[in-house]
Amino acid sequence: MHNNNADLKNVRVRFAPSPTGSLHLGNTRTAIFNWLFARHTGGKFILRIEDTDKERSTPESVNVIMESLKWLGLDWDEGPDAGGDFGPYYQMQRLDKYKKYIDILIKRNMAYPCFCAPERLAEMRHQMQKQKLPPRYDGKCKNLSKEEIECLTSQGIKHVLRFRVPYTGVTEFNDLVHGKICIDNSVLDDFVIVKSNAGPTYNFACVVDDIEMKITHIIRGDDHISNTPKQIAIYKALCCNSPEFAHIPLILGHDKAKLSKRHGAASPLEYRDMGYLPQVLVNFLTLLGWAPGDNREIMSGDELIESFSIEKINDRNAVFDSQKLDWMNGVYIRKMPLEELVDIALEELKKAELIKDTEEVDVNKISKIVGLIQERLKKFSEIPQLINYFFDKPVYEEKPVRKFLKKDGVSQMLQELCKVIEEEEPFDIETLESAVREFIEKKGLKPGDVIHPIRVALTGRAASPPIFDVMEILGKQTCLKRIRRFCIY
RNA sequence: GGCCCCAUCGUCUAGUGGACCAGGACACAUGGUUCUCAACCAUGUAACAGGGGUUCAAUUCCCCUUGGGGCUACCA
Repeated sequence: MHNNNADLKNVRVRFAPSPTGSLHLGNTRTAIFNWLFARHTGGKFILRIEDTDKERSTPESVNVIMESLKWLGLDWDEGPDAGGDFGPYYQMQRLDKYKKYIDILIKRNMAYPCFCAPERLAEMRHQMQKQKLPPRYDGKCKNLSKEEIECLTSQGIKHVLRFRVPYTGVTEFNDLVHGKICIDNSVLDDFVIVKSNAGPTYNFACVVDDIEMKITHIIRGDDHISNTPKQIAIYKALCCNSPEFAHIPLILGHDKAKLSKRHGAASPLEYRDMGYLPQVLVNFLTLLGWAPGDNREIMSGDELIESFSIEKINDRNAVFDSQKLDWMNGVYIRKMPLEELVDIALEELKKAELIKDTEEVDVNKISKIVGLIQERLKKFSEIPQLINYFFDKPVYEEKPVRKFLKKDGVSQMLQELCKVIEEEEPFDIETLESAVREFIEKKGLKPGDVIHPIRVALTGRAASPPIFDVMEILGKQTCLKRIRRFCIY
């Protein structure tokens, strides 16, 4: 029945999102696991668009999904815009293929038309739940005669096609993550395989495509476990081997519910826009439900590919922890070549209108500034806010101003300090620091008594990179101007 | 309600009967460094859900309870 688990020679896995919105982190990780598995085994990673939901599927969503995967570096070997021998890769373009299998099922009496109205079905389910019974189709149309079918059809009553599931016995399969899973067939439902609009449903189209596309391993979320027996039943009815199944745990939000759009920013593209690195997202998401087993956490794509295996996927749901994501992004940023970070910073600064598009930028100066905040960064979107005082007048925060500048004697002290600063030449870190420290000593003050007020005067806030570095970049005139503002109290 | 999956620090995890008074990471706390913040270093707080078995020995195997999650559509 099953393929040989050990046979990893011709692995073919697919990521099959439905284009009904943007990708969220749960789907994204499913894509990552499939991709890692394909790359680890030297197999093929296939992208298939499951657009059978006509009402909700949109081309925009397809674009977002593809853009997300591309940004993350998850390249597919077959799929829309990549081609392949098993296309088309949009389900709505594969209707003729489904037709072929539907005919087989009808011929074998494994499928039957059902004319029941949705209202009746809803009521039926409701009643069954009330009676503490598993909700399943009651079989009203199960044994309609040819004449009855013709009669109902001629009246123009819409119908769906239901699959005749086995009502006895047990469906058992070996899940690569969970081990043996058994489901009693008595809880299975004669589910719909063709809708009244003649479109295939997920559980049917998915099986047909996986057969036709020669998929060897289905790696998907835990939430599909309950679909699996139904799909296995179709494989059986079609006399086809089922692929291996690996149901990976779900990613949960902080409320411990399955991650969904409700949990705020959820799509990879949104993370991109917030200033996260794609490698970080891949690294972090892979670690949600999988671990190499040797305490490594920061891992490159190649290392992940090298170490990845389905056996090491764990079977517990994981809560998404954005704090740890931030930490990891910070680690990657610190390791990043400065020039690369400067390019990103330039973009952020333009976005924040701290520098103009047309402006000739002093890259040397910018890279000095960016160098000062590299180790302080968690995500790129923080850049403008962190260094705005280099480009604009500082925004003075009330608290530090009160604490460090509006204190007795401070303005007097700053006035004297300005005289010292004024004479400094060259205006660089070393000269500045020794002069200011000499000043501090001469006045019998503590370093903080002078440095804190300078910081607030120059940056507007209580925390900044080392102040002499800041002063050097700001230049003498700007420093004097900003400090003198506080000499008149 | 029915069925399924799961159960180690707050969070992500290591652990597959003895090497575990349970290891790593994030977060948190304290100290060091220091002009602040960050980074870095050191230290610390913190977990095997509960109850039964099996075994010479259970975090590890089995059962029950409890708890959490998922599915229960002419969505995927």
